[in-house]
Amino acid sequence: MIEFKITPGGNRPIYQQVVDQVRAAIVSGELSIGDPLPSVRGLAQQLVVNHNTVAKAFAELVRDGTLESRQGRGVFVAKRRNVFSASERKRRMSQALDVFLAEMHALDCSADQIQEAVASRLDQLTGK
Amino acid sequence: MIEFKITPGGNRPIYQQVVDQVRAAIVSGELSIGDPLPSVRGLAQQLVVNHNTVAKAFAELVRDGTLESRQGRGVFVAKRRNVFSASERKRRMSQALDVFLAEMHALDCSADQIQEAVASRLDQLTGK
Amino acid sequence: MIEFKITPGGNRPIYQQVVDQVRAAIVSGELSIGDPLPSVRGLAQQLVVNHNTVAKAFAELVRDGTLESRQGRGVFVAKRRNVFSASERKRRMSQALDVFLAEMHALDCSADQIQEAVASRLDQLTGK
Amino acid sequence: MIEFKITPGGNRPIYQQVVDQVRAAIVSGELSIGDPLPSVRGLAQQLVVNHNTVAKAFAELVRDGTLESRQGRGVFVAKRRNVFSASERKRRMSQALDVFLAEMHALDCSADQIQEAVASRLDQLTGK
DNA sequence: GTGGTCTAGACCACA
DNA sequence: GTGGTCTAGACCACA
Repeated sequence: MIEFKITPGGNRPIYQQVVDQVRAAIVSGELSIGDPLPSVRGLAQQLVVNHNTVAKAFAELVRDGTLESRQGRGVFVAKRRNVFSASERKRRMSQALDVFLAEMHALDCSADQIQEAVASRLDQLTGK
Repeated sequence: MIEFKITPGGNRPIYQQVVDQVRAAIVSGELSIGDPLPSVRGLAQQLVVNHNTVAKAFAELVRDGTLESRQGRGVFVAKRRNVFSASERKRRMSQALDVFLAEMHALDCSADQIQEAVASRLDQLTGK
Repeated sequence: MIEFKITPGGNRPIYQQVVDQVRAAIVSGELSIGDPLPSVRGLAQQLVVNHNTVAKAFAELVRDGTLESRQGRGVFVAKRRNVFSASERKRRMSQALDVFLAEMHALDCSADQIQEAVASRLDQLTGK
Repeated sequence: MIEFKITPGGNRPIYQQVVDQVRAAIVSGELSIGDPLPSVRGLAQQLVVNHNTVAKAFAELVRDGTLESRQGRGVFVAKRRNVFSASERKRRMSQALDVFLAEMHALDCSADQIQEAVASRLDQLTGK
């Protein structure tokens, strides 16, 4: 079962943190197609957040095709399907990359430091 | 002169998009230390946004040490200086990293694809 | 609850006066870590200023690490942390000092009077 | 003759920096009653600023009674006279003090550090 | 209910 | 001409 961890003080909205973690868990293989997610109310209780917040996170993931909700049974990891056209995906990747690199540069990170930081964070996520 | 471009419908606030683009222009070398930025009102008119929105973006960049405002003269690219403590810098790096990875995950990128994308974009920038 | 008071005609901007008073309330112990601040719109109404003005003050305090904003819940006094580098801290200290001394000089205070005033106010605060 | 020094990049308006320095020079004894100031145009040229800026600084000091302008002869340090009532002066001193202490506290300065900083800056000014 | 963003438009300070 | 502040008011995101 995924371990969710929430930082309420941070800038990132709580529901977004949940979304992020579900996606990261899928990328890392911690969650596979067909796996069940914790119940909205159970997870809300565990994280000590409003259950609307968890519901919103799951709704977003259902909407974008990452999860699927089976009536009365719960929420599950859905089969992969492409949401964006190849060119749209490329455009979004490129934009995310530029914003990220500009921010890291503003924080005075060298190219090496940036690659190192990405690699180590990815290892942390997938190696878990 | 930098070419600014805004996507008003996006989920990234307009003023943030301006911040991103100023930083990106500095990374790419399009803007160098001492260079003037377009006037707040001029840029606002060009982007068809309110001048306050541009002012907010510039103010944020002044605060984080990227730009400096000279009274009655305009806004300029500041000399690089370290504004943040090591711990704050780490905090911001980690935040930028998490947002970036979440975005890439949402676009179905594997860890390898992410690292490859970062590396290739960095090569492109430093090789320029 | 803190009592805010604004002088709209003064040469110090309203939002700065709010910033000053939040900081002063923290120095005096009137506000402690974790305490909630009055709501942006509530405080704006009480001070008879626009809510944007209060929001701007709070945003500045969030940026410098004094406050933290929790999405949908309100604004709170943050845990103390070092946001600025040693050099930036020195810069800001020196700036604050110069403004203060200029103001005291304008009020015809001698060096002795200034030091005496600082010492006595500090005693008052720490002895409290 | 006073040595003026201007920091154009700083937040403090240039004309204010001139005002500050004249006042500091008077407090430190570097300038005494009846002493002449440099000519507006000469000083402007030396500082590489617009002469309106210097004129504005001198005008403010004349207005508040610090300097006096003698037609066709130049600007001189005026005899001391009280501009504010005692209670008004006290109120302004107290407010400047509170703003200063709150800022220094926000920068994580202890009472000792604050007193030390004030003392050393005053020594620097008067000991010159 | 809470803060965040944005607009249109005014007025001010500075050079 | 340049940026900075402020208002009135709208609309959105989050919990």
